[in-house]
Amino acid sequence: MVVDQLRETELDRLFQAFADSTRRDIVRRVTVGEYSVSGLASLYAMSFAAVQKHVTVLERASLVTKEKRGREQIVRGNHEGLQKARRLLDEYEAIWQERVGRMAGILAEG
Amino acid sequence: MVVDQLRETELDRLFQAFADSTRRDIVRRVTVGEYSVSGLASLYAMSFAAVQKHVTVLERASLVTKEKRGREQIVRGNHEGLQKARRLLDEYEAIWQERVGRMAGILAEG
DNA sequence: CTATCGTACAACCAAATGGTTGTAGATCAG
DNA sequence: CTGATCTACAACCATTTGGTTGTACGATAG
Repeated sequence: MVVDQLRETELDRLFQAFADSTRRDIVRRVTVGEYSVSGLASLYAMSFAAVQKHVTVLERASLVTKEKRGREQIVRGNHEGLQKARRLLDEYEAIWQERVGRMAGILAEG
Repeated sequence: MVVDQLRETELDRLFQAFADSTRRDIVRRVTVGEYSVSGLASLYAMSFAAVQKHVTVLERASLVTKEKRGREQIVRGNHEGLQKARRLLDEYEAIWQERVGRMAGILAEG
């Protein structure tokens, strides 16, 4: 099980990335359209550097990709991170439903 | 939109709670069975107080509930938090699919 | 009653987080 | 070429986080 250490820190970064409303907003926006980093920065009441850091966090969580275009860096949504997050929560949901099934089974017996 | 501030910090706490492997493990375990706080603490290589703090984080995120039973505090899974997290990710997925639909539409036109 | 167990909580600490300003390198416009 | 724009990155700062130890208190067992 020691191998899973990789996946665990990956998930740490993923959910950590979601745990900030500015970052969640960035993810929504860059899924719909394309934005440069400064284009994103202009949307929020914080410095360019702060937004840049948020984008880096999202990139390391596979929620976003950056691609250089001229002097701009274009930020786009990356489905991969979202899929991984959803898969984990789906597992948790399955555990819940399993439990619900057991409860029903016990009721049926009794 | 200012009202959403509440929901945003709620989501912050929720995803923050998921952003730690010990806490994710606790959620899994208490969904399947019942554990006292010290019962949980015995599972991890950290102090009782540390686990107690993790449980508090999970409780504030509505991922877990505590119920006093004698001198023990029983920790159980709480579906509410999980549902909220899943609902958010489902919204994001919908935005993706919408985008995919638009792309297909453009291709059909051209 | 007394010891033990389970919990709560405070105080402390190191590291990470979320923000800032400042500097410097590319790229583009004129 | 020059100046403006976009990005990267370092240094710094306050707060939060994840951990520790220590103390106190209610509930239980003997």
